[in-house]
Amino acid sequence: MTSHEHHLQVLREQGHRLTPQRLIVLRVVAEGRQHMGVDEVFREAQVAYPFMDLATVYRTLRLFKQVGLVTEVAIGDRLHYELTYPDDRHHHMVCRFCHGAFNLSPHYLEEFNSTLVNEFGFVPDLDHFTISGVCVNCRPEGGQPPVILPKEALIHEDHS
Amino acid sequence: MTSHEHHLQVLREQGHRLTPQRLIVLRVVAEGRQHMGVDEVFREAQVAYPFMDLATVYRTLRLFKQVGLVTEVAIGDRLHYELTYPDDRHHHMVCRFCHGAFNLSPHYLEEFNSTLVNEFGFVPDLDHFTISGVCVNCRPEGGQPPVILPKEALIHEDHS
DNA sequence: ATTGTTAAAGCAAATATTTGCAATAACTGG
DNA sequence: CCAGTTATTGCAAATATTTGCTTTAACAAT
Repeated sequence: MTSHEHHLQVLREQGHRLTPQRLIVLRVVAEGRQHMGVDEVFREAQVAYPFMDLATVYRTLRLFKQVGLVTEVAIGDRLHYELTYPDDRHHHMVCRFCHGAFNLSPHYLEEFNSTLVNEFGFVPDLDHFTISGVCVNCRPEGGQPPVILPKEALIHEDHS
Repeated sequence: MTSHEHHLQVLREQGHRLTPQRLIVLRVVAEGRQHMGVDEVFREAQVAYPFMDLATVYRTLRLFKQVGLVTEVAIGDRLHYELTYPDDRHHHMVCRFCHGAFNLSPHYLEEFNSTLVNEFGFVPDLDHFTISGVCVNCRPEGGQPPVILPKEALIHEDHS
C-alpha cells in the first residue's frame, strides 16, 4: 500500500468522505517540497480544480491536521502545512529572524513529556510542536540572541 | 518603586511614549484577574476612554508583549494577555478540552533549553511558552487522553 | 444501478487582525 | 514654556479566517 492509499484509508476509517477537493488538497500538500501556507495550497489546488474554494481549503487542512495527515507549523505569524511522515515524525525549531525551520527529533522532548504526565497528570500534545527562537545563523557573533532584553529590563535596574 | 511605575520606566527606557491609551491598556491588563482576550481588554479600556480604537489595543498589546510587560497565552484558538510578574515567571499548560490554564515552573524547561543551545546553537524563546494538551480532570478514568488516535491510525493497522 | 441520508462544498456574510496614511500629540532641545 | 521632530493614534481599507446556510454529491443500503 502506498503512502497515498494509506492516507485515504485513514480518512475513510474515521468516517470522512473522499471528495475530489480533499484528494486534490492532499496531493498538493504531498507534492509541496516544503511546508506551505494556506494561500499557496489554495493556488496550487486551483490549478487542478478551478472552482476550488478558499473556505474548503481551510476546512480541509483543519481536518487533515485533526486526523494527523498533515502537520501544522507556525512560521512567523502564519500557519503552514506539510505532510506528516509516520516514519519521520519531528518537531520544529523556527527562527524568529530568518523564519528558517529546523527539524527536532521527538527524542528531545521525551523527558519533558514524562515529567508533565507524572507530576501533573497533564498529557501534552507532543505529536508535533513548534518552538520559536533564534537559530545559530541569526545569532550575533557573541552568542547572545539579538533580543531587546525584555527579561533583564524587568528584573534588574531598580533605581529606586 | 511600584510595579506600575516600574513598567512605565521600562517603556520609557526603550524609547516608547507614554500615551494615555497605553496607560489605560496597561491598567486594564493589570487589574484583570485572569488573562484577557483582546476584545475584553478593548471593552474595559473603552470604559475609561470611549474613543479607544481596537487597532490601538492590538498594537499596544503587541508592544507590551515585545517589551515583556505582558505575557501572551494561546487559549483555544484565541490569544490572551496577562501582566508579566518578574518574580513569578511561568509557562502555561493549556487544556484543549476545558481550556483551563495551569502554570508551569520554568524549571521544567531548563534542561530542554540547554540542550537546544548546546546541540544546535538554537536559543529558544522560553521567556514564556504555552503547551497544549489534556489536563488531569479531562482525562478519561483509564488514563489515556480522549484523542481520536491519530498517531496509532497512521503507524499501525497496515492491512496490506 | 437507484435512492435516501447526511457530510461536505460553495458562496456570502461575519469576525478577527493587520496595515497605510493623514492628523495629533509626546517628548526633546532650546 | 515654545517649537520641531517623529512616534502614535484614529480611521478606513485590506487581509486573514471562520461560519451559516443552501445545494450538491459521497456513501450505504437496497
